[in-house]
Amino acid sequence: MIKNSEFIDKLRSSGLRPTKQRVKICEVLFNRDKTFHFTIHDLAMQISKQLKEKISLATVYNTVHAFKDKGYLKEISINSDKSYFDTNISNHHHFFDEDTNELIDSNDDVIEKVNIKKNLTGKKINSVEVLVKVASDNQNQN
Amino acid sequence: MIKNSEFIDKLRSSGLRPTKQRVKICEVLFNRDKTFHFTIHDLAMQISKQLKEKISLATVYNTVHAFKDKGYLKEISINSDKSYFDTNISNHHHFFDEDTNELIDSNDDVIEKVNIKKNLTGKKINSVEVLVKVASDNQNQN
DNA sequence: GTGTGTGCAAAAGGTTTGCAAGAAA
DNA sequence: TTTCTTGCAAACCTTTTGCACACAC
Repeated sequence: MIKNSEFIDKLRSSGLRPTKQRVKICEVLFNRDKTFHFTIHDLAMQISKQLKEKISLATVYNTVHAFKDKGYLKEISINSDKSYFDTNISNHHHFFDEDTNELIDSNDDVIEKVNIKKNLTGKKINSVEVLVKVASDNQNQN
Repeated sequence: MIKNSEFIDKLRSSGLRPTKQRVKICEVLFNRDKTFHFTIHDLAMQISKQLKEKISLATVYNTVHAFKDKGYLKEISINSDKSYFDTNISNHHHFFDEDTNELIDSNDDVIEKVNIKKNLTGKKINSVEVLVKVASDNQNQN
């Protein structure tokens, strides 16, 4: 259980004012045992459930993007329906279960490190993402 | 240069009526030397440029999705801004240039085959996608 | 007090849908 | 003539923006 004072310090140290809303969003996002994969909509729902208090959607968007820019969250490309975010900011890959729309973290034990032999000239690699899409064995997929 | 009669056969054989619009979209998509990466918006623009004739946006959406379902196109996950499609339906990976928003095909010579050591139980792997995001070396990235 | 952040509603951008008219079988 | 397809506009959903008010410093 992380204390709110820690969130406040963290926010302040990265130049974000520790507002009530931002601290609450920290609580929802980071007071967890497991990695949290979410869409903005998911997060807004969790907030209103856990906190019985509404934070404006615009603020949730602002905050999530601020957290992403500061490196507290990672954005994941799955499809173009919505943006998915991940509280696990370490280098890792994902399984995406197309039956349940569930995103599952993976690590080097399961998906081997990807070897990029050649890069485009004059460019630096910002990220390497592996996404493994899976579905039930006995079901049609498109 | 692929003949229109081939497109007509292809469409018919997959249960799609070879309408004027679908054949024209085939021409724009598949009469190319190189793989074509596009968004629906790109495609609509190309159509109106190449054909001097407008096909309704709804029809372009319908057709692209029909072609994807039939396996003539692949959808690529880059970000949630828009959907990207690829006329290269073989197994391959991508570089995404964040400076230019350009998508570049890659192959096993450049990005090594990814080894998935363990899969989720009861699931089959539908796809393995590697996306390498790059940007200029001398530029800020978020 | 000054500057930043919040909240609301409105706008924007991409995508889907409903339905009448048109084309293919 | 029956069924599928098109085209238009409206609807939809996620995300962004403008602006007045509130809060952090």
